Amino acid sequence: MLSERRLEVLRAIVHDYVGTEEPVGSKALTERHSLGVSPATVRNDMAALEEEGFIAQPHTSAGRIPTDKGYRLFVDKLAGVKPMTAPERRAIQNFLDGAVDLDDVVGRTVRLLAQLTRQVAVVQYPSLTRSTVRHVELLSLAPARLMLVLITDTGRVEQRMIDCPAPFGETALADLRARLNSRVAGRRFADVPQLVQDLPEAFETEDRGTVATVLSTLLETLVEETEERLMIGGTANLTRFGHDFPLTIRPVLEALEEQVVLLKLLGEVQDSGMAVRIGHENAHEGLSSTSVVSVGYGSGSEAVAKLGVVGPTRMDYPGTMGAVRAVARYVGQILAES
Amino acid sequence: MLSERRLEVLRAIVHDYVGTEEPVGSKALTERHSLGVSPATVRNDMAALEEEGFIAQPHTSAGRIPTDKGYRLFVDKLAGVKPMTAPERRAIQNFLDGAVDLDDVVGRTVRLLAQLTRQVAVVQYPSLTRSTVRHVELLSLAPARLMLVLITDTGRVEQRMIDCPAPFGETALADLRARLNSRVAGRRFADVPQLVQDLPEAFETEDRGTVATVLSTLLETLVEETEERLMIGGTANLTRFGHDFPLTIRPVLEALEEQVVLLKLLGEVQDSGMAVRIGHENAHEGLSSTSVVSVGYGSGSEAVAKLGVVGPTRMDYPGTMGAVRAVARYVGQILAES
DNA sequence: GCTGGCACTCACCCGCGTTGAGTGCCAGGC
DNA sequence: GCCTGGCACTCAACGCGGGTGAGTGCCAGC
Repeated sequence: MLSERRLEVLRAIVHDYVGTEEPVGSKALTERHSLGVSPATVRNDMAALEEEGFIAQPHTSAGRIPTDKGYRLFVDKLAGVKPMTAPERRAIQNFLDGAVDLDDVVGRTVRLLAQLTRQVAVVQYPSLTRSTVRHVELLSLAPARLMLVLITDTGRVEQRMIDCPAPFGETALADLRARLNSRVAGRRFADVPQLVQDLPEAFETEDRGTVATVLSTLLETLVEETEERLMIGGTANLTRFGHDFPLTIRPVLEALEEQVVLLKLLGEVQDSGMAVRIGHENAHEGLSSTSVVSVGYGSGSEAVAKLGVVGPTRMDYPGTMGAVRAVARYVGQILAES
Repeated sequence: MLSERRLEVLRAIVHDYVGTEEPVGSKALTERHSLGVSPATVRNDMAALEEEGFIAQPHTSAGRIPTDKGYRLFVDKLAGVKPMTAPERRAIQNFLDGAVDLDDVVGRTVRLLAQLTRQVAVVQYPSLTRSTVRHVELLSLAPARLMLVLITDTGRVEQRMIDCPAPFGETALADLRARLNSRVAGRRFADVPQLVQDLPEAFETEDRGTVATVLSTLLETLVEETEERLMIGGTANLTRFGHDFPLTIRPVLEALEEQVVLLKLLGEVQDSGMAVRIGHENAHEGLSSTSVVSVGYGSGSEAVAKLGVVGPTRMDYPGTMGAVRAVARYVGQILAES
């Protein structure tokens, strides 16, 4: 096991490297941190840390930089989450409070996260799977053409066109609308299928085909929209990434454009806790020199979606985690209020 | 005025520079293009072109590169629009045909444009200003709380919460809904204000407050949503921008995140024609080394929104213009069909 | 187990001469 | 009058070589 001091040395290395972006050597370390020992001793500790794979040298006779494994240890054991200061918290709240609708909430959240962490921010729209139905509306656009509008408690609206197998009267439509809403309003999406299962039976034979079509469109919408939308921002922060640009930045930009990849990234978060994926821990190859800090957020006690940031493995973990957690908390509040 | 041959020299310079990204000299020019004259003559022509400000040298004793003014002349006089090949056109159509809803259409268009031009693509959602109302729906969520849903002929849906000044009965609601729709359905957004102006008068005194609130919310939505949404993609292509990365790419990424800036960029397009803004012609400072090629598209003969690409001033103008025009045409078709 | 000392390594910087693409100018030819 | 070949000049880019300094590993001594 590593002695207390060696852990302290690792912490110091991570701290300095994150600040300077340059390999840190034994002498500089002892000068900036009062470790109480000489550079020679630190050198021995470094050799041990390197042996265990927590740090590495870019080339002989250079300082050390933390490895992914080193960052992992740092995040797990050595660093806490740095809470936001009171003024910062007020600023967050003020900024988010001005939002007028769901798009605006998500948009502001992305900008806020990007600004606070100076990294790339990713925010998932509140999920349909976990939310409840606020209202289902059916509109008749033409004799055999309906529009289905679905409104969720998170303020999201989805619409679908429906071509009916047979003309559908206004009376039947009003009836269907009323029955649908009385069954599903306020219920969770996951529960909807069985709640509407026997609905066609209540209608005349000639209308059953249309009712069934409407229901299957509704259920389809639930499934399809489980692939969530998301918003990203702060990509300009990628330019502060490192020195060897094109090679580093390109795969990251590419990965960021693939929704699927991003959703997977966020998706690995546990329900409540915060997740930090460091370097190669990310499945996607292009993100092997980035870390992802993500967390769930929601209007109630349960998470309805996730948000997070993507940055270089060399990032300020405590600060980033603090910002991500704080933003998630306030977004949750905003959603609960509206 | 510039002689025919000098224009030919400029065309050759633009062509070669776009291909190689390196300043082009007199000797190389005569070798690659059969101009029928010697390098010395070309040098004289180059001196003249430089005198007029169409080309410049990065430093003494280097080749020439086109200036913004040079590109402008090239685009206006020397280059046509390169039409897509038949297989390309088929590919475009196939790719766009698979779209299931509006978001999907826009998303596919962005990806397609980015891929075809290998540049950053920007697509504006079909505008509300020019579209017509398909349907307005009012839902009662609570005794004094309504939801307004607006559906456009381009398939876009906007919703707003409304807190009523007084409780509003179901009968009055149905009445308002019917009257609203009979007046505005199928009409252009711009015409809506005067069409609903006298609507409160048809209601009982105690309901007029609510009706007025609903109407003002509706009109507000029209105005607010004139700031359109847009989607961008292909930012990874920025990495092929040039050599001196961070400085070039950063302001571009920043500009791309500001919707307002982008909308202005696209906004300057004339209704039907294609617009090319080169380098400093773009008002935004960060985009002074980029060119924007944009064009309007729409479901009918009229443009309802714009799309375009942002790339380095050193871009293949004929090819880019061809791709942009072709994509706009097919998107218009798709929208018209749905 | 910590420390100071010492030899060694190696990226980085700076100065220097070479190379070669490119230019401007000029005198001569069509 | 315009084009051409020739010539001297410029200057970024490249490669080379030595000096510098931060950093390392090892070892003997406290």
